[in-house]
Amino acid sequence: MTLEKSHKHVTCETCLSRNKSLFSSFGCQDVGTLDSQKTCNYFKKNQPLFIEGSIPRGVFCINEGKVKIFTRGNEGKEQIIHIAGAGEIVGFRAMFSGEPYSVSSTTLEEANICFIGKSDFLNLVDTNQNLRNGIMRELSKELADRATFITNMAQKSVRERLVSALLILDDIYEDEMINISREDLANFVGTATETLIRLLKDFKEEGLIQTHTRKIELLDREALHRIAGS
Amino acid sequence: MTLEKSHKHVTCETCLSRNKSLFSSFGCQDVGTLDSQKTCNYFKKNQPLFIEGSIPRGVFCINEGKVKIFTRGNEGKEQIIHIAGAGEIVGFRAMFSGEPYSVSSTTLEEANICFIGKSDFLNLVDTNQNLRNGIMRELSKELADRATFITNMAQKSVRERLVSALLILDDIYEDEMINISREDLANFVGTATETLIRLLKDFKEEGLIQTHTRKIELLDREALHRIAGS
DNA sequence: TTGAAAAAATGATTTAGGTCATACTTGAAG
DNA sequence: CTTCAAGTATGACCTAAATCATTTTTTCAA
Repeated sequence: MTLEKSHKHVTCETCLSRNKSLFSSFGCQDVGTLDSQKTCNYFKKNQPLFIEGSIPRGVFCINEGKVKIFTRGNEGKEQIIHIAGAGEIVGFRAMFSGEPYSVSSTTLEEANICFIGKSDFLNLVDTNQNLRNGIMRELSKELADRATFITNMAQKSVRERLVSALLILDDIYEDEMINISREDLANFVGTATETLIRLLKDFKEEGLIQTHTRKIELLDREALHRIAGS
Repeated sequence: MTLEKSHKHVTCETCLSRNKSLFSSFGCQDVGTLDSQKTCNYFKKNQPLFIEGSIPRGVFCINEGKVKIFTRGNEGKEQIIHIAGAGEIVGFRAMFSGEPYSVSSTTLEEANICFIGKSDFLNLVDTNQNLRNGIMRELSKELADRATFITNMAQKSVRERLVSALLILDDIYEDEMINISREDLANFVGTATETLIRLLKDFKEEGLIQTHTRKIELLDREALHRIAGS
């Protein structure tokens, strides 16, 4: 669980996370370029990568750990839009919009994250058609995801949304158990923390999940999928 | 209001809508190519451009009229994600995702809409860097818009969301009055039609808006902006 | 012009889920 | 170990907004 010092310096050539990323199609040469341009940083839990309104300077490539992407509503309340894990590249939308960040990003746990400067990244995009197509595909898919997100917020009950969220997180946390604060989970589902806790209790009583202090274990994925309905 | 027959054949060279579109940066030559590749079609009110789940064959460029972009929730209820007007190019996200349409699109009024086939469009994107950058910028901005949309759905009251929606529509309808069915408006705001109608009544009584049968006229934009809060 | 269907409007009732108040756990720092 | 703050949990209460039922208005085709 605890990241060792050795994790602080990854080389792209051997980075397992890279295989799952937009850089997976890179040839030897591009990987070399990438490796020489990136810097690698250790992040503590709850440390910001970037903040809404600030000027984008590059992209972040997650080697290990999870980060949340969120906006703040008028009263400053967080709405989590996405939770990113190893292999995801975070913050590349802002490279193209020509505007300040429209969202913020913060680590959910300690993490090891590489950084690639804006001009280096845009250079790669300009010269590498594979990467470019991958990015456009990614942007488009994410747009579709967010349309579904909006529809879920508008039409599903909190109970259904929580189930959807748990199933999404189950994918993101892969073999580990879901490990996220109740408050963050509530801000992802779009509900009050109290309501969320009550629903988790219901789910426990219904034998759908089990909790180990803050960690959540899904017991009956079949039933959960049925409840989520989509 | 009624589209004349002459509208059925537009040439890109003289198309006023093109100036507001992603094609605005095109030089003479590209405009010529575009013009020879596009076909121009008249659409009746409530006629679909494309439907969720079907295979994308090209993009639609709105010359005149408004269209809605929407998804359907589990019970088949529409959630309108976006309303597009003259100059907007609709359906280009699906050109890059390699997947079927994730949303549907239908005209809200009679419309004149040009069509550009997938391969022609992708060719333009590959060869024209301006267009490509414009598209990436557009995709990124839309992603930001949807993050805000999600946050609004999660945190704002129906009243606030309706005000936001009216202000958005006010921009889209430019000099005309907002002209959309109560049901569509409700599906955009993400509420029940009855609730929407009651709120419009409140707004009328508060002197914020005025209705002319189905058309909505904004009287006090200042106050409306204050209510929307963002 | 008229008649039927669609859309808009209003009323009555219910409830999901938010808010506020309070208590209990847990884990990190001394 | 203790301590204390942050996080988690539970209870009581309230209201925004959904739902269902009905009426009125508008639209548009015959």
